Amino acid sequence: MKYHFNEIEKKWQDYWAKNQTFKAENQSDKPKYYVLDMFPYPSGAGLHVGHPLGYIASDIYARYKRHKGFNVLHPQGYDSFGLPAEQYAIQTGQHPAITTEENIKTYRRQLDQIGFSFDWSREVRTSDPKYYKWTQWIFIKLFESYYCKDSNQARPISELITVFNQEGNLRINAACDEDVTFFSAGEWKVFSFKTQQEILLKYRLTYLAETEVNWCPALGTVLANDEIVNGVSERGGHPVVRKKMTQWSMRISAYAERLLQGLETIDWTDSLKESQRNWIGKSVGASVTFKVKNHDEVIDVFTTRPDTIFGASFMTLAPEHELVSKITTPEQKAEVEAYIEATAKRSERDRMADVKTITGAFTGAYADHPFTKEPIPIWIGDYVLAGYGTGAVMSVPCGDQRDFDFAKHFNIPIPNIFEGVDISEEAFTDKEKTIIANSDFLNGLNYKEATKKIIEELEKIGQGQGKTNYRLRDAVFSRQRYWGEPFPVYYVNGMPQMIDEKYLPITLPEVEKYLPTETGEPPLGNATVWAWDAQRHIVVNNSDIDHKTIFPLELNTMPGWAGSSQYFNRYMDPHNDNEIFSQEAINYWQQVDLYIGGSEHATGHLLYSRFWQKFMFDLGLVPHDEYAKKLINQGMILGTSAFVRRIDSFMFEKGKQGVTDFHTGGYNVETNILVSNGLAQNQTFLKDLLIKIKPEGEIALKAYNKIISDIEEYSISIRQGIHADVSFVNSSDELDIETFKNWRPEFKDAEFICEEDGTFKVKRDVEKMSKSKYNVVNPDNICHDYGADSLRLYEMFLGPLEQYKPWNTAGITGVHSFLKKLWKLYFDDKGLKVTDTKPSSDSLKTLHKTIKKVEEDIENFSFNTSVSTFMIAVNELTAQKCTSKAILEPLLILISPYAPHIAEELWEALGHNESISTADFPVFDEQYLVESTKNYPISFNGKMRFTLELPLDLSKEDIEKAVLEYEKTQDQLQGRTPKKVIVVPGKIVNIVG
RNA sequence: GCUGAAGUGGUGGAAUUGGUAGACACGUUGGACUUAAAAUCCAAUGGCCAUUAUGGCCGUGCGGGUUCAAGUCCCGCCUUCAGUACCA
Repeated sequence: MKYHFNEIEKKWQDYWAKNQTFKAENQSDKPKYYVLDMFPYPSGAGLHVGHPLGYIASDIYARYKRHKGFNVLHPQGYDSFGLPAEQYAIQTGQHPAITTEENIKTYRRQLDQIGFSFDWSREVRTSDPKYYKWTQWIFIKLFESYYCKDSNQARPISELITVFNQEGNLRINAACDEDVTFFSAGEWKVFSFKTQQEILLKYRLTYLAETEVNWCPALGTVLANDEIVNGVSERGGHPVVRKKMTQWSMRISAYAERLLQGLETIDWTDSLKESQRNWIGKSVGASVTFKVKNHDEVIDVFTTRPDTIFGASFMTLAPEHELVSKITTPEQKAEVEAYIEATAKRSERDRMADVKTITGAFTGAYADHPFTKEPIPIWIGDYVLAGYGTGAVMSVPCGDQRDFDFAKHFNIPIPNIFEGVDISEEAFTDKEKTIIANSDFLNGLNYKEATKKIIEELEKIGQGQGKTNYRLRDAVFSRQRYWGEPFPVYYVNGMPQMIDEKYLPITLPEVEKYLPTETGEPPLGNATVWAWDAQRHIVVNNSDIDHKTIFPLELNTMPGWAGSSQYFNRYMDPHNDNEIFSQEAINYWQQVDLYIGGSEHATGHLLYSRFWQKFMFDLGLVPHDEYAKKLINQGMILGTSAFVRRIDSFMFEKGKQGVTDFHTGGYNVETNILVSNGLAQNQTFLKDLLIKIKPEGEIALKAYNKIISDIEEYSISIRQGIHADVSFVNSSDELDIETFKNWRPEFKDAEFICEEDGTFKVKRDVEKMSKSKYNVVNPDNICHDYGADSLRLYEMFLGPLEQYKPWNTAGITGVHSFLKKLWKLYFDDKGLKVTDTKPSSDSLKTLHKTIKKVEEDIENFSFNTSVSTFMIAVNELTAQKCTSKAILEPLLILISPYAPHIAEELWEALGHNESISTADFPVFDEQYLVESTKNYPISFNGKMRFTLELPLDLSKEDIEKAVLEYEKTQDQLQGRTPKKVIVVPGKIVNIVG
């Protein structure tokens, strides 16, 4: 019998589906274990071989835990709201729901063929109204809560209202907007309803506020900070500008400290925790109030070095700071305004790219130093960011390099307040070595003492206090998109009202067009049925709006991370229409035991979901305020792109770095000449070509003339080239020119310059796997050619799980032939070979060695090495001609998490009626590994000289004696007399000469 | 700049607490089988030297150190990758 993997895999996938083999129950005598994957966004491109890496790892672990006697929850679903489906809808008019449904079908087929042990009965989709009902529900709960800093938790907003009625907000210690002003109970009571609502919004955990947001004109929507990379949008790379807009926000900043503290309690990777710590950006220091001379205004600053306050020789405000226009003197007005205008023109990106140039302007105003009462000039400068702290700093040039550079540039005095330190060249920033001088009552104190003292003094005069600042900003929660969760919100007199949770979900309305309206409203502005009847509690036609009983509904939708912030809990009870999940379910499953997913979500999903979990914990809905005990980041599988080198530019370089005649440059040429990669690296060839091709344009011609006059001195290169589909290239990097021409007709008449042997070679490079780079390897093909078990084994074999690694299909033959060898251990031409014969001690040793190693490997998530262990085991058992069922049966259980299909098939062949997944993991027994004698490697002065086989039960003294005896007879010590024999029982014997 | 991870054959990568470095696989070379190819099987494969076998020397980014013994521990560098960045 032969190993027909395609038939076998189909058979068992059908069997698992039909018998619901992996359905998890919410109660069991067994201990529970929850293995979670980050659910995928179902894109139109389908899966490539990189996607399932994490799913294979989690599947191995889930299957292993089942063998180990756990009741395992291993669900899967889809993060099915998102921009690509919407953009496709804009182009084609196809409803995103239809596209999404189709994509999900493809994903499901592709996932199924890899043989995952998901419990599909618990599938969730974020775009399903039955699911997003609960996303909306949490939103309402957030709206109805504020953050109490005294009890350090979210509390109902009704408690806040009670206090306002009793005593106003003077003593309230809650997370709120900075512009909240104090009021008494009496004042509160006479406020209009609208004013009261406006005040409450400043406390709610989700609130509507006019904030400066990141607006992306190309995408037509706002973006959260984590959706922006290097000043452009993460998706599409479009420019982002700052804009003031009224938006929903989440008061995640209230949870900053708990999000930071919680990291200590969870087993996530250090690098990921570090990313989150940086993102939260806690800094401890003080806020100091400076009075502006001849004005009523004050400037608050935040500093981490209040101890250096006597070194403050100027202040710097961000150009956007609101006080700038108020305090600028008439003489300085022109200069300041010109500067503000100049900085406003610079985009975020320019500002980031150019951090060296020092710019600024003097406002003409002065502040009072709180202690010396000296006048301190107030400057503006764009090195101070409006978005961090208060947008103002006290500048201490001797203690901060940026202040130092600024002071040097504008000739501002740099007083030295450090003892025994030279600050003529650069600022002194070492806190630990700081001894304060020239600072009145701080003289002689170190950093810690001085900080403590100065804060006390600041508090005495009422001009400052200790303060902790966080970089973490509140997260903007509105998106001007169609394909997302609608808000359960309608507006009365412009004030947001929540729809009662009884009437959820508020489902997404149909629209004609998925683009924003002509007046710039979000796409939901196109909906005709999108108004709230507050009496009948239904969504009705917009034209009925009367602002008395029928009101407009919110037009924004929620961002992508809304749906993914609570899905892990919903899996516990996914079909519950009455509650987000039952207490019974959450108390049984508790939290995720193992979460596997990519590290790219470090400051997005993985932070927001922790925030929601903490909020739900405060509401008493969940038993833990961290939802995932352990998290592993799988690395990415990269593709190997193929580049056809085209002559489209010449880059040239002369001399070496550090040498004065270093000269480098380049210019573009428009040609349709494609050259084989070997030639593209051949200097003689490139130089000949360069001489032949004269560029157009004055500057390029100048460069051309310069280098041909001295061409031998230059090294020439050309750009990477254009992507070719990797399927047009064979294993020796040779391009099939005809196929390539048919694929890209613009190269039909191109000149292809081949190598001497007539071949045309491409350049290879490792990149992220992507459709646009034509380097995608489709798992469908791999499953067809080698089978899902080969794919699973190979993805694990490729290298450590966390690591980034390139895919190379060629290597898959190794694991594939392992499976064939495994099959041959059970079957030959005549049929089943397995018998009930007594196993040999060699085979028992092989088996138990394998059990031990595989168990350790899985527990440590080093799946790559256990694949090697299997290969060794099968090779050894084949060599031992092992046919014993007592060996071959447990072996299958070991392999089953990795290669479940072949394991099921062979398990059935051994006469089992039940799925192998119900079998217990074999128990390791040390007795089979114990030997009667052991080889003691013996080293002499550290060098291994010989080995001595001795019985195991010898004492240390016996071994020493034996070694000395042996040494006498063998003359291994080359005539020297040993001084000392070192014996480490069971390990190694050393002889010191 | 800061933070984190890493550096081992032609390649992906193994190596428990410091204990015979290079497991396993790919690739390459040679051989068997075959009309041939595929498939399969066998052998060799870190470098250098030696060979009649046994052998010898060097080798885990670089330079030191600790140790009977270092890929592993310590000190000082270099390089690469990732994240982050005028954060006061």
